[in-house]
Amino acid sequence: MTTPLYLNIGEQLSTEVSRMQPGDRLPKERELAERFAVSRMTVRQALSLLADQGRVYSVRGHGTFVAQPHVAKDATLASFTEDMLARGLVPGSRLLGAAEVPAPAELARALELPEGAPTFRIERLRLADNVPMCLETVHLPARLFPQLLDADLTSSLYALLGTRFRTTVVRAEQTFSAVRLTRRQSDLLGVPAGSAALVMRRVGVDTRGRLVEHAESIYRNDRYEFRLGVVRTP
Amino acid sequence: MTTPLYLNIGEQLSTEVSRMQPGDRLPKERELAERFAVSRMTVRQALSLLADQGRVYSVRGHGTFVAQPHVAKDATLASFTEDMLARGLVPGSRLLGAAEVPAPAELARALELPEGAPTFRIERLRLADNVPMCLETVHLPARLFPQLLDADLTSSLYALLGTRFRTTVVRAEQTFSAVRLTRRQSDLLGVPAGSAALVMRRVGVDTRGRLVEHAESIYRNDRYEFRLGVVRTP
DNA sequence: AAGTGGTCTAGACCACCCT
DNA sequence: GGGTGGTCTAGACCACTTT
Repeated sequence: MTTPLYLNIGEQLSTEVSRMQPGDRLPKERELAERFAVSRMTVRQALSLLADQGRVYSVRGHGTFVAQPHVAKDATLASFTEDMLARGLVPGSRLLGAAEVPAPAELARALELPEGAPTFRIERLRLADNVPMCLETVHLPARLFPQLLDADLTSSLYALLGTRFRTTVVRAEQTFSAVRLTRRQSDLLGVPAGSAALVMRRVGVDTRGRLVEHAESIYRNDRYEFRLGVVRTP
Repeated sequence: MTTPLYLNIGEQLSTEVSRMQPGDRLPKERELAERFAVSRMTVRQALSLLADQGRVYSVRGHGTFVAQPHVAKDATLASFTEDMLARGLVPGSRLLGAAEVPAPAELARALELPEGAPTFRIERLRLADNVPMCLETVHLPARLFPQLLDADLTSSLYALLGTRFRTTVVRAEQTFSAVRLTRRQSDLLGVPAGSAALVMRRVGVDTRGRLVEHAESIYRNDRYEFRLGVVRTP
């Protein structure tokens, strides 16, 4: 038994379902069990694969049916560079400032550092197709990334962390809120003063579970919205 | 058998797990089966509830363990009512308006309806601990929910759809952006005119894959932020 | 009343991890 | 080799929907 039966049956049902119309009824579970020469429990395991993907749904006492097709991608962690490429835009960067600064209280709490611990602060104007898209301020613990500021900071920071420090941000906690732009911010972004903007804050965690990055990104509201597919867990 | 055994057992295991430490090992499946006086398959069904929530994980040939808390689970679909309860706040509602209206172009596109198709439009001021939290405008296809407007619209709409129309929103596509509030909006929310606010738009899909709901929620920026754990998919 | 999916049993063997 | 979770069987009854 190298590959489980229910996976094989699930695949066969999958191609079968893809040739059917939304709303069509699938054969009864007892019929499928007979056809594949397995027990009904195994058929149900295969069907639950499709149900979990939202391809089919069951109605008690009625049958199992092909669902309307949908597209709901889960949110996946992406750098600005990756996000823009996925949207078909050319990412760019203008470095506004880079310095070593002591961690202020709120940042220290977010990264679980002692207050005042040395961090690198990198502020960049991020561009998409050469037009300002967001204003990004990243803080990283200085101890983890020696000589970081000597590198080229105008391209992807995530790529730099990977190649030079062998560190990958594998998960993150993000929050979204809104803000009214200050005069400086609206000038940099090229939007009217006092505009509303979307703020994303992110704390990134690497494979070892270390908090390696705090980022605050202020997005132009007229060029960006954040998309997210969500599912209900019962 | 009013409520399935595995749900009961799942709840008992849930409280048990909440009192354990991450990494702790759960009793063996065969032990749990004996303790609850059920078959092992039923125990596995209960455990899979917790595994789906990311609360526990299993290692073949080793055991089942308590997972690290908050380890980047994607956001789960929640109604306003559920969201507030999860944040420890008491949800409430003030009905601002409910009517049958023809779908405007943008809404029709989002719900894949013909333009001008009849929809129910429900506008509510949502409260948390009796203080305004967000301004919510929901549209639903009238054809799917006959006589919806006769019901009590001040409590959870999701609960109403479940009990009265046997429909559950199981997936949704959400977008987040920012907006400056109009005078009417800021008055209703009780914040200064011209404040920035977080806007969430959602298209909800039921088990059959039907688009059943379009919601636009405008959240007070001083009381709400949206949190999201994301993981990097390799 | 008949038929469907939902739950449950009491076993069995397999694949993998440990010592 | 012994123990764990993963898969699978051949039934059974229950809850619900439709005829």
